[in-house]
Order: sequence, then structure tokens, then C-alpha cells
Amino acid sequence: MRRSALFLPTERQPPADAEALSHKLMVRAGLVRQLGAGLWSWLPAGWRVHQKVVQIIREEIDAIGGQELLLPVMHPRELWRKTGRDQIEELFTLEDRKGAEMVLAMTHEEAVTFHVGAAVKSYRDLPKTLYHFQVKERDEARPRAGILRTREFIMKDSYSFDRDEAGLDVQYEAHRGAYAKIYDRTGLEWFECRSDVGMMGGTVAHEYMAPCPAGEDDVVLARGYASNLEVASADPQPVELPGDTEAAEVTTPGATTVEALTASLGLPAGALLKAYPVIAEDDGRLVLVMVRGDHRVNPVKLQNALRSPFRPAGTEEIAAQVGPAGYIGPHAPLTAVETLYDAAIEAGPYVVGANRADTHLRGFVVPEGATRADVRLVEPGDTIGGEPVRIVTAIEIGNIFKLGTRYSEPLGATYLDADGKPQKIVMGSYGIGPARIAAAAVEQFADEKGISWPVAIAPWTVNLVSLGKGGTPERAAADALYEQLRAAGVEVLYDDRDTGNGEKFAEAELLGCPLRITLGKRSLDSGLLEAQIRRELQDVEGGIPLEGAVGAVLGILPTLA
RNA sequence: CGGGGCGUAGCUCAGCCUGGUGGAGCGCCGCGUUUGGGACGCGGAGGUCGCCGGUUCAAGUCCGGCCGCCCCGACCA
Repeated sequence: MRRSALFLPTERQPPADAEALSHKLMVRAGLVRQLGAGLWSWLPAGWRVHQKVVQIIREEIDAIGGQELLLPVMHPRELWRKTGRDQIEELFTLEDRKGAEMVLAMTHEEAVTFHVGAAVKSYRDLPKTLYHFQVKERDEARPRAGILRTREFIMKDSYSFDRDEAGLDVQYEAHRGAYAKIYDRTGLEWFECRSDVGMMGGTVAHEYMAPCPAGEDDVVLARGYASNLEVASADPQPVELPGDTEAAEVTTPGATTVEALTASLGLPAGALLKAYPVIAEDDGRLVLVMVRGDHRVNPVKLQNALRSPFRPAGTEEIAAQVGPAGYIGPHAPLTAVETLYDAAIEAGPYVVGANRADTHLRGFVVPEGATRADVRLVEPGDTIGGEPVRIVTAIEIGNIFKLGTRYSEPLGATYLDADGKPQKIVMGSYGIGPARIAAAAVEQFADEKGISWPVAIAPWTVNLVSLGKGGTPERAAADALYEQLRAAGVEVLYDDRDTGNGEKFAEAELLGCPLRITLGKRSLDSGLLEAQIRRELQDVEGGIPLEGAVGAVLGILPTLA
């Protein structure tokens, strides 16, 4: 591609409203432009990156037997009513001219299950894996960070259909393998994490995370362990408990916070227990959740432990059922108030609220038979296998779910087994967001000069910069080299503009093609081209000879990251 | 959805408090000089100041409403 012909609107300054690095750089480099909140256009260079990611995904999903198709974005609402997902807030809804209710699909479980359910009759028709790359529409409450969280985006989603759980297991593992290959091929740093199955239901879920500063999730990492902070578990840091042997009341006026208590009692925060009263929303019961003073409740883990959504109890509910806010603690008889002790709590003795104003209790020992569950947030300093965990921010770049019969049941997708009995089709779903992969790559590899693409997803692998003006011998030589590289199948962006050299270099660094080769008057004198690898801005030692340059370039390409 | 902020040239912003013929830098066009790191000079084009209404002799500026966008939080099968 000749730069002079390319639609690549670059900017020297990032847009005023950009915050995330990938947002700033992708706009500056002319890859994407914003049309509205959470609505982004992919310009030619950016689209090349997107399509490279798409092609990698396509090849690997094809390799595990996936069959590509295309499902509509707009669906009859009735289909979503059947699965109950028409109630999701983020779902865009509209009516057609006849007043028929429609929705814009956020994912395609309903649509694909509709077709498979109608077409699959026999166990002989299974298993199948179908996938597509299609636009997803989500009315996000808050789109953010440029391309990272948008209201409309392309997703690769595959769906597996099996006779039974065993078949699903096979497909699930096949996808795990394919995903590992896909992310490795893109050149990203990534982790496979255990994740919350969420309201999707099902039994098993993994998500794929790319560490980057603009990420929205926190991932807990240790040797052989990677988990979303939402569901992560680790060993707590030990805490030295006081040697209280008997329960004793202490007067603690105004000490309603852990900080105030630790200061006045001279004890570490971990020697206190915090009481967190919540109301389980399915039956309205109050549960007193106890965690160590230096720990925090993990809402996702707590919801799973309670088997119900919950909300924090109000001051009046606390006063009526437990005690005065700021001084609440466990009630002595286990039956008095339902109490859940976090797993990190040892026997004791601890300091707890006495359920009376200005009073705490020392020497509290957790009663035998108390209910326990791991409901705390993993903290920096926690360990796994004796090794301290790392907690990194990351962006989710894919996920896989075992759906089971979550969709086949309401949509009546069944088949006849060998005995002629109807059986529900067992499903899995597997998503990847190519745009997020592109943005994560920008975040992970950018430096102060700009983007540095992994070669596998770079818009062009080579950026040929001609320093001469039109009509000069060096320009003629660059033109010839461009044609030779193209003929050799090299993806080359050729900067053939009559503009300042500094401008060309700066733009090449901003755009981030893996290899830049420069041809100026000097090259004709010396017979050498300058070649620079974008990653770390490393010059190729001694340059490359003008004579036989194509072969030299072809030799360098496989060495690039 | 709660809180905060912003909307003036293609981009980044000043001007608004204190109303009186709209500016800067970069970019763009022309000419010339430069020519291996966003170079310089001269000349030029480019604006319903987000929209609607109000106050006023006069509104980018003051007042009201609306729309749009960003950030923090909530939310994110």
C-alpha cells in the first residue's frame, strides 16, 4: 500500500477525552475513529489489524471442526422471551414498521439454538460446532476506554451441540486448546482464568485475560494459578492473635472502625473480626458475615455462598436484629442470628463487637459448628503454595462456558437418542473479541513513540520509508524496491510522500509496523538500507544491502516477535 | 442510574467571571528556501461558538430547557 493513497488520518495530539493508552494511540495512528458513545469505526489500517486477528481465530476454530456461518443481528423478541433474556437491561429493543417487537442481539445463543433445534433430529446429527463473526449490540450503561468497552463490537462466538455432558467436555477442551493457540499466535501476554459462571448458569467457565493497565478486571496470579479476583482464593497472611484466655468486655467509645480499634487496642487489624450484615434477597433473611479486620468481603463469592443475590442491611435492620451499627458482632447462641464465618478466620481469640454501644469483646472464640465459607477478597500478600500472589489488572479477551441445557430446554432443542427417546441437546458457548485483542496488544507493547505491533497482527509487516522526493534517483529505487517486496508477498506500507523525513519516521513509529526500512540518498551511495525493528527500536546491525534487499527482509521477518 | 466535568477552526485549546465586529499553536492550500528525526519564511483558506428559547439596543459570553461527549462509581449473561 502506498502511503500517499492510504486513508490514514493521523494526529499529533491524542483526543482530549482519551484516557486509556490504546484509545489515545489507536486514534492518533489513524486506526479507529469514534462515531458516538461506544460506537467506533475501523479505518483501513485498523481494520487490517482486526481482520488479521479474525483470520487467526478462523483458522484455529476451523481446525477443531468449527463451521462458519452468519446469523442476523436483529431478532424477533419472541425468541428472547422464551429464554427470559429479553429482560436484560443492556438489550437494545425496537419495533419494526408493523409494530412487531425486535431485539438487537448481544450474543447468538437463541438464534443458533433455534436453527439447530429445528434441523437436528437424531443423535446421528450430533455433535456440531457452529460459529460466526458478527456484530453484537449492548446498551452499556457506560462505554469506556475507546475500543475496550463499546456498545457495538464484533465477536467470534462459537456454539457446540452435543448429545451429552461427555460430548460437551470434549468440545470444551477442544476450544481450550484452540484458544491457547489463538492467543499465542496473536503474540499477546495472556492467562486462562477460572471465572464466575454468573447469571449464565452452567457449571464451568473460563475467561481469557490479557494484562494491561486499562483493563477492567483484576487477576490473581501465582505459579500454576490464574483466577479472576471475583472468584479467587488464596491463603491469608498469618496474624498474631492476642493471648486472651477469657472473654472480657472493653469500653471503646467512638471506635466504630477497624482503624480506630487497632489504634486504641494496640492490636493488628487481623486480630479483629468485622461484621457485615446483609439481606439475602431471595427470602429476605439477614445474614451476619464475619471477616477478619484486615480482609474485605468478596461480593461474588458471598453471593455464591449465600446462593442468593444480597444487599447490605440498612441501619434500622441492623439495629432491630443485631445491634447498634459500629458495634455489632456475633451473637453467642448460634441460632440467634444466622452468622457466616469466613474461612480465613481461625478459632480465636478475636476482638468483636459486643452488640452494645461503645463496647467490644475481647477473647471471642468462634463457636464449634459455626457455618464457614470462603467469602473474602484475595489481598496482596496472600499466598498460594507458599508463594505470594500477584494481582494484575487485565482485560477480558475471551470466555468459554459450559451451558448445558440452559438454552436447549426453553427453545425445545432436542434430538432422538438411539433408543428413540427425546433428549435435550447439551451446549457450550465460546466467545472472543478481536477488537479487545488489538487494543490489548497496543497496551502491552506500546512505548513513548507509539504502537509496536506483534508481527502476526500488524497492519503491515514492513514499513518502507522513502526519504527522497518524487523524481529523484532514491525515490525511483524505493519505488522499485516496493514493487519487489510486493511481488515477494511481503505486506508493505510504502511511505512515498513528499514530506518531511522526521514526520515520516515519527509516523512509522506511531503506527508500529514491526520492521521499518529506510531508503534515502545515502543508501544509493553506500548500497545499504537502514533497517530498524520497531520493538525496542533496534537497528539491524550493518543495515541491509540494497542489492538483494528482498531476500534480506524475508530473512529478518521470521525473527520478529 | 448516582457524582463530577466538557461542548469555540480538521486536532489541542484560549476567549465567558466583567455582554460591544471570534483568537492562538499544530494541521491544510500556494510560492520560495530547506532536506536522515514532526525545518523555516511569506501569503491564504477554513467557524450556524452543540441546539432551542429568554434577557438585552447588543449574547460565544448572562438565564432556562434540551442534546451530545468524557471521567469516577454502580452496572457489565
